[in-house]
Amino acid sequence: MVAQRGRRNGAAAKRTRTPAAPDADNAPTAEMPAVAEAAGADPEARAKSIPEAAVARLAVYLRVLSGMADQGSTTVSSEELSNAAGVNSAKLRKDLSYLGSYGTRGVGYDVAVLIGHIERTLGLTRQHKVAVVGIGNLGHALANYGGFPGRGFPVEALFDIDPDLIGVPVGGLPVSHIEDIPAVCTERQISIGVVATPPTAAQSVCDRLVAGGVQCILNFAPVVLQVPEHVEVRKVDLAVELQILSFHVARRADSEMNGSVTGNGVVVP
Amino acid sequence: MVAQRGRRNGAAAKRTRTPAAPDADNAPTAEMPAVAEAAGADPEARAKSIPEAAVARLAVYLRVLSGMADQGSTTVSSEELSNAAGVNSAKLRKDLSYLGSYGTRGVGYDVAVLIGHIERTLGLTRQHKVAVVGIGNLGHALANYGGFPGRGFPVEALFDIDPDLIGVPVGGLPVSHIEDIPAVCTERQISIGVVATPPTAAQSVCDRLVAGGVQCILNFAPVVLQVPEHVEVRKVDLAVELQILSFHVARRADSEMNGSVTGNGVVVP
DNA sequence: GCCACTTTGTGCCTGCGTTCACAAATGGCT
DNA sequence: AGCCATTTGTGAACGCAGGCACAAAGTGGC
Repeated sequence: MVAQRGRRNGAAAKRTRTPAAPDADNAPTAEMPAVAEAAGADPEARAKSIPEAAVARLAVYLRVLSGMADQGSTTVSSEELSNAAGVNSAKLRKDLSYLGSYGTRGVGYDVAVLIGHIERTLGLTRQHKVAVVGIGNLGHALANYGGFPGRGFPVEALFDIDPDLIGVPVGGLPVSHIEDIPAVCTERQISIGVVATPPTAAQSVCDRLVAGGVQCILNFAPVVLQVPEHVEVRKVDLAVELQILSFHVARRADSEMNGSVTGNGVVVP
Repeated sequence: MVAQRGRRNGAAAKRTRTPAAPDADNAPTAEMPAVAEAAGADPEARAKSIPEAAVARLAVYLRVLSGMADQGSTTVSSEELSNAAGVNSAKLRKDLSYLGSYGTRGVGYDVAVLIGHIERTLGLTRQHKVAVVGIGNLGHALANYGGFPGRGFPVEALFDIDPDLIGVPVGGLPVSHIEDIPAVCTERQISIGVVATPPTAAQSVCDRLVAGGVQCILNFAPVVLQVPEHVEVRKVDLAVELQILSFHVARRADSEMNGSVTGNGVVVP
């Protein structure tokens, strides 16, 4: 969705810093014959070759599996799981095969075991401290999310530029000034920065997060952030999402010029 | 990413309703030789063949272009625009070519003209009324977004299940009860529904939106929504985004087992 | 009016991701 | 113990999307 791309920088460009990319474009750019390596037994090395699209789905599988575990299921077949996750069963099996063969033929997958493997692969066994920058409507919502979606992503720092907000606790955590981002992030070992500022401030905030040693950035601001190569950026852009939907509405409306009724926004002939 | 897919339903499944998919999977499934058709002059027909990935980028180009227009630029080259949007210039030209040949060789693109064409293609010339369901932290933020990101997406209905919220104005609009979704959506000609409820409520809310004639759904709840075929779903999932980032952090940490310093969360040897 | 330069538009090639379909493996039943 | 039903894991084919590189087209200078 949250889809994005680009690692290798294009032709000529002054800045070498690279942008964020929507969906695919996975890691195995070079450095090793992905498949051959994946055939090895080392699960760590295997991780490198997992396509990003598959990683995104693994996260979904994980959630579905957690739900199933809560309901007492102990095993699932690829068919069940794929249905619940909304994907093709073959794709699901291939995705799972990236992390090794942890299923039992004729039976299915052990829910608990699978959860464990996915969590390990996604790096969810460690905690990833999160900082939220920009305590506006969205930032507020994020800060209050509490514990943050699921497990392992504690929000441990908040920043804003508004003097009236500095020191005010939001969701139990006091807001610090944007100036202090590098220091605070370094000190608290923040690894993920969430940018929820207005577009104009985003790049400078991003630079400070990078200076603070943050490794990944989740960007809600409608700008393409420029970051050094070792920093990963994911972008969530509401406007883009809406516009994509808009496109589909328009497309549909066009092909139904005959005034047939499929929903609101009908073409009245 | 943020990605979603799936139209054609898998093998055997009780419910025929299909899920949402993360990124690609574009329209030209069959029914016509895409390229040949695109060569035609009809801009409406052309729209069908635009790959979804390109649509997402068009939205980005549009924003960049708007910024340029505000700064007084009248023309841009594909090189400039692609840099600003963080993509390859060839890709940009190809994307733009989906909407026709509106550039001038040797010069570039006329900013205003291009904006116009992209807006038309994305269906931004009509207004798309939006309803937000679930006025919690996130829903609140969305409702207050005011005018909603950019142009053309007025929020015209709010829903929640909490009796204390019903009737209370949020962002200038009173909250209605979830029960009334179908009636209100039909009446106000809502075309886009935003689901910002807890996961458990999401599917039932979704069903009501569909009953209300909503054509597209933007889903923030961590569930795979089941919808009839004519409804388009896009999913924005914070947990998934974070987990993808987590994966990258972990991957990086693994490949730097030597304790080299690239950021926080360093491996202390 | 011609030439050289710039920039678009696109045909072609490459590579990744998705899907199909089947062989291998396992459990249960007789 | 052997057979059948079931389900995984994956080799191979397909198709879309990305990127290169060039021909076409238009501009500005001489």
